[in-house]
Amino acid sequence: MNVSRQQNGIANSAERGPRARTRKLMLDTATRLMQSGITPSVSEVAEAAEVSRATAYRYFPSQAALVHAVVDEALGPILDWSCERPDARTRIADLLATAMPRIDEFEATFKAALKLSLDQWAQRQAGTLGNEPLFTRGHRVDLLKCVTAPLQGTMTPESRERLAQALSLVFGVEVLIVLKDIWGLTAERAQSVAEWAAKALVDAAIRQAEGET
Amino acid sequence: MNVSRQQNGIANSAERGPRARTRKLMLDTATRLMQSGITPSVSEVAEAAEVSRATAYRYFPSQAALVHAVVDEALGPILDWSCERPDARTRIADLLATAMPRIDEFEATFKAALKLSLDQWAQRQAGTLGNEPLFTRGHRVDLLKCVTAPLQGTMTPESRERLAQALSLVFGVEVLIVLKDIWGLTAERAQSVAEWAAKALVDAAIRQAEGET
DNA sequence: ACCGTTATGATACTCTCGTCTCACAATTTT
DNA sequence: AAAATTGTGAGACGAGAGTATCATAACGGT
Repeated sequence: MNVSRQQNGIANSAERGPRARTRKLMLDTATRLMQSGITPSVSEVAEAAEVSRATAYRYFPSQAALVHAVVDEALGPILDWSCERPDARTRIADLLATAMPRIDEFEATFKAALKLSLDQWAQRQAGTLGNEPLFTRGHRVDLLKCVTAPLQGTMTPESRERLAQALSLVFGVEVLIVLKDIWGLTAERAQSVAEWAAKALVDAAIRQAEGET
Repeated sequence: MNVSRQQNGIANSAERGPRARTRKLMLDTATRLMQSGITPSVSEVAEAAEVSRATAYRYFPSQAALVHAVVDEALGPILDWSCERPDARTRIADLLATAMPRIDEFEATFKAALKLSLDQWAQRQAGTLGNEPLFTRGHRVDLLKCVTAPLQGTMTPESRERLAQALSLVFGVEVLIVLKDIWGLTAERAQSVAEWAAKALVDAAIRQAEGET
Protein backbone atom coordinates (compact mmCIF):
# COMPACT_ATOMS: atom_id res chain seq x y z
CA MET A 1 0.00 0.00 0.00
CA ASN A 2 1.55 3.23 -1.06
CA VAL A 3 0.94 6.67 0.27
CA SER A 4 -1.24 7.80 -2.60
CA ARG A 5 -3.84 10.44 -1.96
CA GLN A 6 -7.10 8.67 -2.40
CA GLN A 7 -7.74 6.47 0.57
CA ASN A 8 -11.25 7.50 1.51
CA GLY A 9 -13.96 7.36 -1.10
CA ILE A 10 -14.99 10.95 -0.78
CA ALA A 11 -11.77 12.82 -0.37
CA ASN A 12 -11.23 16.43 0.47
CA SER A 13 -12.41 18.54 -2.42
CA ALA A 14 -9.21 20.55 -2.35
CA GLU A 15 -7.33 17.61 -3.85
CA ARG A 16 -6.42 17.28 -7.47
CA GLY A 17 -6.56 14.41 -9.87
CA PRO A 18 -9.33 12.65 -11.72
CA ARG A 19 -11.30 11.81 -8.61
CA ALA A 20 -11.52 15.43 -7.53
CA ARG A 21 -12.42 16.41 -11.07
CA THR A 22 -15.28 13.94 -11.37
CA ARG A 23 -16.53 14.83 -7.93
CA LYS A 24 -16.58 18.50 -8.76
CA LEU A 25 -18.35 17.79 -12.02
CA MET A 26 -21.05 15.86 -10.22
CA LEU A 27 -21.35 18.42 -7.45
CA ASP A 28 -21.72 21.28 -9.90
CA THR A 29 -24.26 19.33 -11.88
CA ALA A 30 -26.21 18.50 -8.77
CA THR A 31 -26.14 22.12 -7.62
CA ARG A 32 -27.36 23.30 -10.99
CA LEU A 33 -30.17 20.78 -11.02
CA MET A 34 -31.20 21.71 -7.51
CA GLN A 35 -31.30 25.41 -8.21
CA SER A 36 -33.54 24.63 -11.15
CA GLY A 37 -35.95 23.32 -8.56
CA ILE A 38 -35.69 19.57 -8.65
CA THR A 39 -34.11 17.35 -6.02
CA PRO A 40 -32.22 14.96 -8.22
CA SER A 41 -31.58 11.34 -7.45
CA VAL A 42 -28.07 10.01 -7.83
CA SER A 43 -29.08 8.45 -11.13
CA GLU A 44 -30.38 11.74 -12.46
CA VAL A 45 -27.16 13.52 -11.59
CA ALA A 46 -25.25 10.72 -13.24
CA GLU A 47 -27.19 11.14 -16.43
CA ALA A 48 -26.95 14.93 -16.41
CA ALA A 49 -23.23 14.80 -15.70
CA GLU A 50 -22.80 12.09 -18.32
CA VAL A 51 -21.14 9.58 -16.07
CA SER A 52 -22.38 6.08 -15.45
CA ARG A 53 -24.66 5.27 -12.58
CA ALA A 54 -22.00 3.12 -11.00
CA THR A 55 -19.50 5.95 -11.00
CA ALA A 56 -21.99 8.36 -9.55
CA TYR A 57 -22.74 6.03 -6.69
CA ARG A 58 -19.03 5.73 -6.00
CA TYR A 59 -18.89 9.42 -5.13
CA PHE A 60 -22.28 9.89 -3.56
CA PRO A 61 -23.67 6.65 -2.14
CA SER A 62 -27.11 8.16 -1.70
CA GLN A 63 -29.22 11.15 -2.42
CA ALA A 64 -28.59 12.17 1.18
CA ALA A 65 -24.85 12.42 0.62
CA LEU A 66 -25.49 14.43 -2.50
CA VAL A 67 -27.76 16.94 -0.81
CA HIS A 68 -25.40 17.12 2.11
CA ALA A 69 -22.55 18.14 -0.16
CA VAL A 70 -24.62 20.70 -2.05
CA VAL A 71 -25.85 22.20 1.21
CA ASP A 72 -22.28 22.64 2.37
CA GLU A 73 -21.61 24.68 -0.73
CA ALA A 74 -24.81 26.67 -0.42
CA LEU A 75 -24.04 27.36 3.22
CA GLY A 76 -20.72 29.04 2.43
CA PRO A 77 -21.54 32.75 2.64
CA ILE A 78 -23.75 32.20 5.66
CA LEU A 79 -21.04 30.51 7.65
CA ASP A 80 -18.59 33.23 6.64
CA TRP A 81 -20.88 35.87 8.03
CA SER A 82 -18.94 38.24 10.17
CA CYS A 83 -20.49 38.71 13.56
CA GLU A 84 -18.95 42.09 14.16
CA ARG A 85 -21.73 44.64 14.42
CA PRO A 86 -21.73 46.46 17.72
CA ASP A 87 -25.16 45.51 19.10
CA ALA A 88 -27.66 42.70 18.92
CA ARG A 89 -30.27 44.62 16.92
CA THR A 90 -27.98 45.34 14.03
CA ARG A 91 -26.40 41.92 14.26
CA ILE A 92 -29.64 40.08 13.74
CA ALA A 93 -30.69 42.45 11.00
CA ASP A 94 -27.36 41.97 9.30
CA LEU A 95 -27.54 38.22 9.66
CA LEU A 96 -31.02 38.05 8.19
CA ALA A 97 -30.04 40.35 5.34
CA THR A 98 -27.12 38.08 4.56
CA ALA A 99 -28.65 34.67 5.09
CA MET A 100 -32.23 34.91 3.92
CA PRO A 101 -31.55 35.81 0.29
CA ARG A 102 -29.02 33.01 0.13
CA ILE A 103 -31.51 30.57 1.61
CA ASP A 104 -34.10 31.74 -0.86
CA GLU A 105 -31.66 31.34 -3.73
CA PHE A 106 -30.99 27.76 -2.69
CA GLU A 107 -34.51 27.13 -1.52
CA ALA A 108 -34.80 23.71 -3.10
CA THR A 109 -31.50 22.65 -1.59
CA PHE A 110 -32.39 23.70 1.91
CA LYS A 111 -35.81 22.16 1.65
CA ALA A 112 -34.24 18.93 0.50
CA ALA A 113 -31.92 19.10 3.48
CA LEU A 114 -34.84 19.61 5.83
CA LYS A 115 -36.58 16.67 4.24
CA LEU A 116 -33.54 14.52 4.79
CA SER A 117 -33.29 15.50 8.42
CA LEU A 118 -36.94 14.56 8.86
CA ASP A 119 -36.20 11.23 7.21
CA GLN A 120 -33.34 10.57 9.56
CA TRP A 121 -35.39 11.60 12.56
CA ALA A 122 -38.11 9.16 11.56
CA GLN A 123 -35.65 6.35 11.02
CA ARG A 124 -34.07 7.00 14.36
CA GLN A 125 -37.47 6.90 16.02
CA ALA A 126 -38.14 3.61 14.31
CA GLY A 127 -35.05 2.16 15.91
CA THR A 128 -33.20 1.76 12.67
CA LEU A 129 -30.15 3.91 12.25
CA GLY A 130 -28.20 4.30 15.45
CA ASN A 131 -27.38 7.66 16.95
CA GLU A 132 -25.40 8.95 14.04
CA PRO A 133 -25.16 12.71 13.88
CA LEU A 134 -28.33 14.24 12.58
CA PHE A 135 -28.18 16.01 9.30
CA THR A 136 -28.86 19.39 10.82
CA ARG A 137 -25.63 20.50 12.40
CA GLY A 138 -26.73 23.40 14.53
CA HIS A 139 -25.12 26.28 12.73
CA ARG A 140 -28.11 28.29 13.76
CA VAL A 141 -27.20 27.94 17.39
CA ASP A 142 -23.70 29.30 17.00
CA LEU A 143 -24.77 32.17 14.79
CA LEU A 144 -27.51 33.27 17.13
CA LYS A 145 -25.39 32.90 20.23
CA CYS A 146 -23.03 35.36 18.66
CA VAL A 147 -25.92 37.64 17.75
CA THR A 148 -27.04 37.81 21.34
CA ALA A 149 -23.52 38.04 22.75
CA PRO A 150 -23.56 41.84 23.07
CA LEU A 151 -26.46 41.51 25.45
CA GLN A 152 -24.27 39.75 27.94
CA GLY A 153 -24.54 41.57 31.21
CA THR A 154 -27.79 43.31 30.39
CA MET A 155 -29.93 40.29 31.15
CA THR A 156 -29.73 36.86 32.70
CA PRO A 157 -28.06 34.13 30.66
CA GLU A 158 -31.40 32.34 30.63
CA SER A 159 -33.14 35.30 29.05
CA ARG A 160 -30.38 35.63 26.50
CA GLU A 161 -30.62 31.99 25.59
CA ARG A 162 -34.37 32.19 25.31
CA LEU A 163 -33.98 35.12 22.97
CA ALA A 164 -31.55 33.16 20.83
CA GLN A 165 -33.98 30.27 20.73
CA ALA A 166 -36.86 32.53 19.78
CA LEU A 167 -34.76 34.16 17.09
CA SER A 168 -33.97 30.77 15.64
CA LEU A 169 -37.68 30.46 14.89
CA VAL A 170 -37.56 33.41 12.52
CA PHE A 171 -34.33 32.45 10.80
CA GLY A 172 -34.16 29.50 8.47
CA VAL A 173 -35.86 27.68 5.63
CA GLU A 174 -38.92 27.16 7.78
CA VAL A 175 -39.61 30.88 7.54
CA LEU A 176 -39.70 30.68 3.78
CA ILE A 177 -41.83 27.57 3.85
CA VAL A 178 -44.43 29.13 6.10
CA LEU A 179 -44.50 32.60 4.62
CA LYS A 180 -44.04 31.78 0.95
CA ASP A 181 -45.88 28.50 0.61
CA ILE A 182 -48.67 28.97 3.14
CA TRP A 183 -49.16 32.73 3.08
CA GLY A 184 -48.14 33.18 -0.52
CA LEU A 185 -45.70 35.97 0.22
CA THR A 186 -42.77 36.90 -1.97
CA ALA A 187 -39.27 36.25 -0.74
CA GLU A 188 -38.82 39.96 -0.07
CA ARG A 189 -41.98 40.22 1.98
CA ALA A 190 -41.04 37.09 3.88
CA GLN A 191 -37.69 38.52 4.75
CA SER A 192 -39.29 41.76 5.82
CA VAL A 193 -41.65 39.90 8.14
CA ALA A 194 -38.75 37.92 9.58
CA GLU A 195 -36.80 41.11 10.18
CA TRP A 196 -39.74 42.75 11.88
CA ALA A 197 -40.28 39.72 14.09
CA ALA A 198 -36.61 39.49 14.96
CA LYS A 199 -36.49 43.13 15.94
CA ALA A 200 -39.61 42.70 18.03
CA LEU A 201 -38.08 39.75 19.86
CA VAL A 202 -34.81 41.52 20.61
CA ASP A 203 -36.64 44.62 21.78
CA ALA A 204 -38.90 42.58 23.99
CA ALA A 205 -35.97 40.82 25.61
CA ILE A 206 -34.14 44.09 26.25
CA ARG A 207 -37.21 45.89 27.50
CA GLN A 208 -38.04 43.03 29.78
CA ALA A 209 -34.51 43.01 31.20
CA GLU A 210 -34.65 46.75 31.83
CA GLY A 211 -37.97 46.45 33.56
CA GLU A 212 -36.62 43.84 35.88
CA THR A 213 -33.67 45.82 37.09
CA MET B 1 -74.27 2.31 -12.04
CA ASN B 2 -76.51 2.43 -9.02
CA VAL B 3 -76.70 5.04 -6.34
CA SER B 4 -74.86 3.07 -3.70
CA ARG B 5 -72.75 4.96 -1.22
CA GLN B 6 -69.25 3.98 -2.08
CA GLN B 7 -68.30 5.65 -5.28
CA ASN B 8 -65.04 7.20 -4.25
CA GLY B 9 -62.37 4.98 -2.78
CA ILE B 10 -61.98 6.98 0.37
CA ALA B 11 -65.50 7.61 1.49
CA ASN B 12 -66.72 9.76 4.30
CA SER B 13 -65.65 8.20 7.55
CA ALA B 14 -69.09 8.69 9.03
CA GLU B 15 -70.47 5.92 6.83
CA ARG B 16 -71.20 2.41 7.97
CA GLY B 17 -70.61 -0.93 6.40
CA PRO B 18 -67.57 -3.07 5.82
CA ARG B 19 -65.68 -0.42 3.92
CA ALA B 20 -65.92 2.08 6.73
CA ARG B 21 -64.94 -0.62 9.18
CA THR B 22 -61.80 -1.65 7.32
CA ARG B 23 -60.88 1.93 6.74
CA LYS B 24 -61.17 2.73 10.40
CA LEU B 25 -59.12 -0.32 11.28
CA MET B 26 -56.36 0.78 8.97
CA LEU B 27 -56.53 4.37 10.11
CA ASP B 28 -56.32 3.41 13.75
CA THR B 29 -53.45 1.07 13.04
CA ALA B 30 -51.63 3.75 11.10
CA THR B 31 -52.18 6.27 13.86
CA ARG B 32 -50.88 3.86 16.44
CA LEU B 33 -47.79 3.08 14.39
CA MET B 34 -47.13 6.73 13.79
CA GLN B 35 -47.40 7.65 17.44
CA SER B 36 -44.88 4.94 18.15
CA GLY B 37 -42.52 7.00 16.05
CA ILE B 38 -42.36 5.32 12.69
CA THR B 39 -43.85 6.58 9.47
CA PRO B 40 -45.30 3.36 8.13
CA SER B 41 -45.60 2.49 4.49
CA VAL B 42 -48.91 1.21 3.19
CA SER B 43 -47.50 -2.30 3.29
CA GLU B 44 -46.51 -1.98 6.92
CA VAL B 45 -49.95 -0.79 7.89
CA ALA B 46 -51.44 -3.67 5.93
CA GLU B 47 -49.34 -6.16 7.84
CA ALA B 48 -50.02 -4.55 11.21
CA ALA B 49 -53.74 -4.36 10.52
CA GLU B 50 -53.72 -7.91 9.19
CA VAL B 51 -55.22 -7.11 5.85
CA SER B 52 -53.65 -7.89 2.54
CA ARG B 53 -51.44 -5.42 0.76
CA ALA B 54 -53.93 -5.19 -2.08
CA THR B 55 -56.76 -4.24 0.26
CA ALA B 56 -54.63 -1.67 1.99
CA TYR B 57 -53.79 0.01 -1.28
CA ARG B 58 -57.49 0.12 -2.14
CA TYR B 59 -58.11 2.41 0.80
CA PHE B 60 -54.91 4.40 0.79
CA PRO B 61 -53.27 4.48 -2.63
CA SER B 62 -50.05 5.86 -1.21
CA GLN B 63 -48.24 6.70 1.96
CA ALA B 64 -49.19 10.29 1.32
CA ALA B 65 -52.90 9.51 1.48
CA LEU B 66 -52.28 7.59 4.68
CA VAL B 67 -50.43 10.41 6.39
CA HIS B 68 -53.01 12.85 5.12
CA ALA B 69 -55.79 10.91 6.79
CA VAL B 70 -53.91 10.52 10.05
CA VAL B 71 -53.10 14.21 10.11
CA ASP B 72 -56.77 15.02 9.73
CA GLU B 73 -57.47 13.00 12.84
CA ALA B 74 -54.56 14.47 14.76
CA LEU B 75 -55.69 17.95 13.78
CA GLY B 76 -59.12 17.51 15.33
CA PRO B 77 -58.81 19.33 18.66
CA ILE B 78 -56.79 22.10 17.06
CA LEU B 79 -59.42 22.85 14.44
CA ASP B 80 -62.09 22.73 17.12
CA TRP B 81 -60.25 25.35 19.10
CA SER B 82 -62.66 28.06 20.16
CA CYS B 83 -61.43 31.49 19.25
CA GLU B 84 -63.43 33.24 21.91
CA ARG B 85 -61.03 34.87 24.32
CA PRO B 86 -61.51 38.62 24.54
CA ASP B 87 -58.12 39.88 23.40
CA ALA B 88 -55.28 38.86 21.15
CA ARG B 89 -52.78 38.20 23.93
CA THR B 90 -54.91 35.61 25.62
CA ARG B 91 -56.06 34.17 22.32
CA ILE B 92 -52.57 33.36 21.12
CA ALA B 93 -51.62 32.02 24.54
CA ASP B 94 -54.70 29.85 24.57
CA LEU B 95 -54.10 28.64 21.04
CA LEU B 96 -50.53 27.68 21.81
CA ALA B 97 -51.56 25.96 25.01
CA THR B 98 -54.09 23.92 23.07
CA ALA B 99 -52.19 23.20 19.91
CA MET B 100 -48.59 22.69 20.91
CA PRO B 101 -49.11 19.71 23.24
CA ARG B 102 -51.23 18.09 20.56
CA ILE B 103 -48.58 18.71 17.93
CA ASP B 104 -45.97 17.30 20.26
CA GLU B 105 -48.12 14.26 20.93
CA PHE B 106 -48.42 13.60 17.21
CA GLU B 107 -44.94 14.83 16.44
CA ALA B 108 -44.11 12.01 14.06
CA THR B 109 -47.36 12.51 12.18
CA PHE B 110 -46.87 16.21 11.71
CA LYS B 111 -43.27 15.75 10.72
CA ALA B 112 -44.34 13.19 8.15
CA ALA B 113 -46.89 15.66 6.85
CA LEU B 114 -44.25 18.33 6.55
CA LYS B 115 -42.02 15.88 4.72
CA LEU B 116 -44.82 15.12 2.30
CA SER B 117 -45.47 18.77 1.62
CA LEU B 118 -41.78 19.22 0.87
CA ASP B 119 -41.97 16.27 -1.48
CA GLN B 120 -44.92 17.74 -3.29
CA TRP B 121 -43.25 21.13 -3.50
CA ALA B 122 -40.18 19.56 -5.07
CA GLN B 123 -42.23 17.60 -7.54
CA ARG B 124 -44.13 20.70 -8.53
CA GLN B 125 -40.89 22.57 -9.05
CA ALA B 126 -39.68 19.75 -11.24
CA GLY B 127 -42.66 20.23 -13.48
CA THR B 128 -44.23 16.93 -12.61
CA LEU B 129 -47.49 17.09 -10.73
CA GLY B 130 -49.64 19.94 -11.89
CA ASN B 131 -50.99 22.56 -9.57
CA GLU B 132 -52.89 20.25 -7.32
CA PRO B 133 -53.57 21.63 -3.87
CA LEU B 134 -50.52 21.43 -1.69
CA PHE B 135 -50.67 19.20 1.31
CA THR B 136 -50.53 22.07 3.73
CA ARG B 137 -53.98 23.55 3.77
CA GLY B 138 -53.47 26.82 5.59
CA HIS B 139 -55.25 26.14 8.83
CA ARG B 140 -52.62 28.26 10.41
CA VAL B 141 -53.77 31.29 8.47
CA ASP B 142 -57.37 31.04 9.58
CA LEU B 143 -56.50 30.39 13.19
CA LEU B 144 -54.11 33.30 13.41
CA LYS B 145 -56.41 35.67 11.57
CA CYS B 146 -58.92 34.98 14.28
CA VAL B 147 -56.27 35.48 16.93
CA THR B 148 -55.48 38.94 15.64
CA ALA B 149 -59.09 39.85 14.95
CA PRO B 150 -59.58 41.72 18.26
CA LEU B 151 -56.85 44.10 17.17
CA GLN B 152 -58.98 45.35 14.34
CA GLY B 153 -59.19 49.09 14.60
CA THR B 154 -56.14 49.46 16.79
CA MET B 155 -53.71 49.16 13.90
CA THR B 156 -53.59 49.08 10.14
CA PRO B 157 -54.73 45.90 8.44
CA GLU B 158 -51.20 45.55 7.09
CA SER B 159 -49.74 45.59 10.58
CA ARG B 160 -52.29 43.09 11.73
CA GLU B 161 -51.53 40.77 8.86
CA ARG B 162 -47.83 41.07 9.47
CA LEU B 163 -48.41 40.14 13.09
CA ALA B 164 -50.39 37.09 12.04
CA GLN B 165 -47.62 36.10 9.68
CA ALA B 166 -44.99 36.54 12.34
CA LEU B 167 -47.05 34.53 14.79
CA SER B 168 -47.28 31.71 12.29
CA LEU B 169 -43.52 31.37 12.65
CA VAL B 170 -43.83 30.47 16.31
CA PHE B 171 -46.74 28.10 15.91
CA GLY B 172 -46.35 24.75 14.23
CA VAL B 173 -44.22 21.66 13.96
CA GLU B 174 -41.31 23.76 12.82
CA VAL B 175 -41.09 25.17 16.33
CA LEU B 176 -40.67 21.70 17.76
CA ILE B 177 -38.17 20.73 15.10
CA VAL B 178 -35.98 23.73 15.74
CA LEU B 179 -36.22 23.85 19.51
CA LYS B 180 -36.28 20.15 20.31
CA ASP B 181 -34.02 18.71 17.65
CA ILE B 182 -31.53 21.54 17.21
CA TRP B 183 -31.50 23.11 20.66
CA GLY B 184 -32.26 19.93 22.54
CA LEU B 185 -35.11 21.45 24.52
CA THR B 186 -37.95 19.51 26.06
CA ALA B 187 -41.44 19.93 24.66
CA GLU B 188 -42.39 21.99 27.68
CA ARG B 189 -39.47 24.35 27.32
CA ALA B 190 -40.14 24.63 23.61
CA GLN B 191 -43.71 25.60 24.24
CA SER B 192 -42.63 28.12 26.83
CA VAL B 193 -40.24 29.73 24.37
CA ALA B 194 -42.97 29.82 21.72
CA GLU B 195 -45.34 31.45 24.17
CA TRP B 196 -42.78 34.03 25.16
CA ALA B 197 -42.04 34.83 21.55
CA ALA B 198 -45.72 35.05 20.66
CA LYS B 199 -46.37 37.45 23.50
CA ALA B 200 -43.40 39.55 22.48
CA LEU B 201 -44.68 39.78 18.92
CA VAL B 202 -48.19 40.78 19.92
CA ASP B 203 -46.87 43.35 22.36
CA ALA B 204 -44.55 44.78 19.76
CA ALA B 205 -47.36 45.14 17.25
CA ILE B 206 -49.61 46.83 19.77
CA ARG B 207 -46.90 49.10 21.10
CA GLN B 208 -45.92 50.09 17.60
CA ALA B 209 -49.50 50.92 16.71
CA GLU B 210 -49.89 53.04 19.81
CA GLY B 211 -46.69 54.89 19.03
CA GLU B 212 -47.88 55.74 15.57
CA THR B 213 -51.14 57.35 16.58
C1' DA C 1 -82.23 -20.73 -1.80
C1' DC C 2 -80.37 -18.28 -5.68
C1' DC C 3 -77.82 -14.87 -8.06
C1' DG C 4 -75.44 -10.54 -8.48
C1' DT C 5 -72.81 -7.20 -6.15
C1' DT C 6 -68.92 -6.08 -3.28
C1' DA C 7 -64.89 -6.69 -0.30
C1' DT C 8 -60.90 -9.34 0.11
C1' DG C 9 -56.60 -12.12 -0.76
C1' DA C 10 -53.02 -14.00 -3.57
C1' DT C 11 -49.98 -13.24 -7.12
C1' DA C 12 -47.49 -11.36 -10.82
C1' DC C 13 -45.64 -7.32 -12.88
C1' DT C 14 -43.19 -2.64 -13.45
C1' DC C 15 -40.10 0.80 -11.81
C1' DT C 16 -36.68 2.91 -9.14
C1' DC C 17 -33.07 2.88 -5.75
C1' DG C 18 -28.96 1.11 -4.21
C1' DT C 19 -25.35 -2.74 -4.34
C1' DC C 20 -22.18 -5.70 -6.50
C1' DT C 21 -19.21 -7.84 -9.91
C1' DC C 22 -16.54 -7.97 -13.84
C1' DA C 23 -14.30 -6.20 -17.81
C1' DC C 24 -11.95 -2.40 -19.98
C1' DA C 25 -9.47 2.11 -20.35
C1' DA C 26 -6.20 5.45 -18.54
C1' DT C 27 -2.42 6.44 -15.93
C1' DT C 28 1.66 5.59 -13.47
C1' DT C 29 5.63 2.76 -12.18
C1' DT C 30 9.51 -0.10 -13.14
C1' DA D 1 7.46 -1.24 -23.48
C1' DA D 2 5.36 -4.13 -19.87
C1' DA D 3 2.96 -4.39 -15.63
C1' DA D 4 0.40 -2.77 -11.80
C1' DT D 5 -2.76 0.47 -10.06
C1' DT D 6 -6.82 3.20 -10.43
C1' DG D 7 -11.02 5.18 -12.54
C1' DT D 8 -14.93 4.05 -15.35
C1' DG D 9 -18.85 1.64 -17.73
C1' DA D 10 -22.11 -2.10 -18.36
C1' DG D 11 -25.07 -5.08 -16.60
C1' DA D 12 -26.99 -8.30 -13.11
C1' DC D 13 -29.18 -8.45 -8.73
C1' DG D 14 -32.29 -7.69 -4.59
C1' DA D 15 -35.51 -4.76 -2.02
C1' DG D 16 -39.39 -1.89 -1.85
C1' DA D 17 -43.36 0.91 -3.70
C1' DG D 18 -47.24 0.93 -6.44
C1' DT D 19 -50.40 -1.32 -10.13
C1' DA D 20 -53.25 -4.80 -12.25
C1' DT D 21 -55.58 -9.21 -12.62
C1' DC D 22 -58.04 -13.07 -11.15
C1' DA D 23 -60.31 -16.09 -8.00
C1' DT D 24 -62.93 -16.55 -3.86
C1' DA D 25 -65.58 -15.33 0.33
C1' DA D 26 -69.27 -12.42 2.38
C1' DC D 27 -73.34 -9.90 1.89
C1' DG D 28 -78.17 -8.42 0.05
C1' DG D 29 -82.30 -8.48 -2.61
C1' DT D 30 -85.81 -11.20 -5.03
